[in-house]
Amino acid sequence: MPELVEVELSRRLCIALDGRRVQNARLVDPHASAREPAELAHALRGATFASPRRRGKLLLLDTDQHTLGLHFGMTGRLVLDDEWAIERLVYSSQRRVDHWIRLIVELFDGGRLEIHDPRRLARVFLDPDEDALGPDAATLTLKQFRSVLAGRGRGVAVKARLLDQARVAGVGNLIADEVLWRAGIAPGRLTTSLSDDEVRGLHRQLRATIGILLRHGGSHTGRLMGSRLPGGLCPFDDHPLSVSVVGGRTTYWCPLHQR
DNA sequence: CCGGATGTTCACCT
DNA sequence: GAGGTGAACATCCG
Repeated sequence: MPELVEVELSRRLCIALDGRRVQNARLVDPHASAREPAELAHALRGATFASPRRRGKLLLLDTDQHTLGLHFGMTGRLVLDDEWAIERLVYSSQRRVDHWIRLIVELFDGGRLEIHDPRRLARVFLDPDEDALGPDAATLTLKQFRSVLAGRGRGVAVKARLLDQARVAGVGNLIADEVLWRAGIAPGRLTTSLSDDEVRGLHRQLRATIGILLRHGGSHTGRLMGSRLPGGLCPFDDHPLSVSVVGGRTTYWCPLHQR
């Protein structure tokens, strides 16, 4: 589950983990972690979970011993006690297939935490380096946002900067397009070219959009989402959307109202 | 069959 | 050194 919104929904589900104790941790797919399965199991056995945290797209499950870091890649999903953190994940599969389970954490009370991931892009960390990530996009202040955009030289495409997890954590491709669309800013605009009003507007839309997507239940619930296909029209003014690559990702935007 | 996909990383250019 | 590009990862889906 890709972006901040899905990870936050997963975090909320994991509040139910608080106070529960690990019986065993099975890294079913060793490929999912740089750690050895035995090392992971040893670090987690007997540990008691505390309140779950999140930074950007990284879910942080603290225990009284180590912190279990979960990153879901593009298609990973969290399942706790047979409850799926998110019901629908675009670009992933809705099916449940046993061999897509990459990690199983069994609890003494009979519950279990699982990571399901068809594409094997999800990653499991032990005591991850949280500070490699920028401040979380959901709680980013205007002051922090200004420094996210700040930079020397010519500047970079504003969308590329929004996607730079080391500068601001949590914004993925869908959220980036949705926010820029709502803010009326073209994705390729250089960071150095943004006026103060535009910076303020973009910051406001970033915070507001994340709140809306959270309430609606996912990154795919934005107003632009339905038009992200060839021939799509801007839901705002019905102008044909442009499709380009910005920051290495497919980008849908309205050349009429995004300037 | 082919191309593309809510992500990250790395090699290789400019 | 900063940015950009493309490939790789592995698999599903239209």
